[in-house]
Amino acid sequence: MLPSSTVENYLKALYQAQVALENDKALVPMGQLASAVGVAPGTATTMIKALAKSGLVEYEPYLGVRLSTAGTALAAMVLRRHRLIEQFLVEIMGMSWTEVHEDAEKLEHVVSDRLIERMDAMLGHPSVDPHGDPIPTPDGDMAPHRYHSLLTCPLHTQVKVTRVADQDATFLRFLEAQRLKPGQALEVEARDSAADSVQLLTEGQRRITIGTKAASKVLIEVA
Amino acid sequence: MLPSSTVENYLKALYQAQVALENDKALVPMGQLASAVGVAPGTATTMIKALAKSGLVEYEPYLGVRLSTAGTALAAMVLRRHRLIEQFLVEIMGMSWTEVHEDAEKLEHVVSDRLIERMDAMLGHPSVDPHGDPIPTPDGDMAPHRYHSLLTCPLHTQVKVTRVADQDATFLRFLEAQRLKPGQALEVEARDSAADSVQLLTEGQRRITIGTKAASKVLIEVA
DNA sequence: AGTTCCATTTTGAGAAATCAAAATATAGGG
DNA sequence: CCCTATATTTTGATTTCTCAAAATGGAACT
Ligand SMILES: [Mn+2]
Ligand SMILES: [Mn+2]
Ligand SMILES: [Mn+2]
Ligand SMILES: [Mn+2]
Repeated sequence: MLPSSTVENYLKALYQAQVALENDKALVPMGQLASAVGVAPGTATTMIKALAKSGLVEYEPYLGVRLSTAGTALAAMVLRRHRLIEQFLVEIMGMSWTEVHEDAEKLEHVVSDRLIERMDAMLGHPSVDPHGDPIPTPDGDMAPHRYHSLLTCPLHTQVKVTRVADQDATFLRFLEAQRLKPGQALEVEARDSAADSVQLLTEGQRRITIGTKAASKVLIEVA
Repeated sequence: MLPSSTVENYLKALYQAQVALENDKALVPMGQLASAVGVAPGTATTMIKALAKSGLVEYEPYLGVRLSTAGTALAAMVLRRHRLIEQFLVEIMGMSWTEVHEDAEKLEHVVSDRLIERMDAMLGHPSVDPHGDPIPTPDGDMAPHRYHSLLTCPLHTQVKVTRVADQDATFLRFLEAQRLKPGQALEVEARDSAADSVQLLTEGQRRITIGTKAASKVLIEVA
């Protein structure tokens, strides 16, 4: 039985929640899963019970759910497809990194292995997508990077944007306009917890201030 | 309401059946539609009654069904996507014309307008796909070509393969091996109705014999 | 007109995915 | 230990799509 798009979406959401939880054995609460997938809580419960029966997840009533080995492998392939497609759309098709997510969200469920490996080859086997998200390898491994964000990195130090943890097109366009897309260099000048803000000095000596919520979504590495 | 993949498949099958019938007002029998879509006859009846209610087809019980103006426009867009995708997979992705149909069959339901128009531009607005099938324009027009086949064309005359009316990968690979893919030149040497066969002289002076059923699926134009 | 054949429609049922709202469990605070 | 807030599960229903098999319509042939 090959998984439906719906099943693939549940597995992918679970995979991403588990990566965020950082703990391999941790359970993802049903409410969080439901809102990640965009369904009512009861819908998620029903679906997860079915996935547990087919061995893709381990379900502990009232506690939460985690991927099985089989489920993890499947989810990694969905994520691999999603991110390779995004990279393809930007690099080969010339689309903007701010708008490829929605297309990839659909295409990830229908591209054949043949086609996805063709894309991978054309792109030279990239390790990250246009948002800096790591691309799982064909055997499902994914580099478990440990990032700083503009909220946690040292002040007055040259850093480089390497990843953006939000797919919202409006937010991505904002970052692009402010010279904050992956690859660009900058320094954090100051943080003001009362004002809930972070002051930056971007490439080209432009000084800007953004909120801490936004700052936490811009992941960086020290140069 | 945007149409589901299922609805798109029914409309596309109907469109292609009507093009084959050559008559704009003709009705496609339910049995033929059902087998084109690959469902049981009763399933097609149920679906068509729903499509009639939403105005996409005109249904005459016991006689058959035809596309409405709205249905025709929608079907033409599905076919446009299918054929542009096939051309893209061959020209840009370097895949074989013998294997792109299955991928296109899935992708045609999920590619965005943005993406399909990007493909169209990259390909230089092609008028036919890798099998010689005409690509409807963005406003739904499709050149209504009148073809000869290897079964109906004059003998001892230089002709050129322009279109293949079958998507079966095995058949397409056969044509490729025999130098009978679109663009290649040849002559029909003789036809033998008793033997149910057609004798050809292909490019490079190779002499081969094929059955009439196969010959009728190779469409040509006189050079 | 009667019979037979084939295509089509109807019927009854089921799988997959969903929701709203009611019921229940768990965890914390008093 | 009770009560309450919150998360989760259960229930009952709906939508979309499908099938097998029974019923029916239409055409054609004696
Ligand atoms: Mn994405
Ligand atoms: Mn991404
Ligand atoms: Mn095709
Ligand atoms: Mn084609």
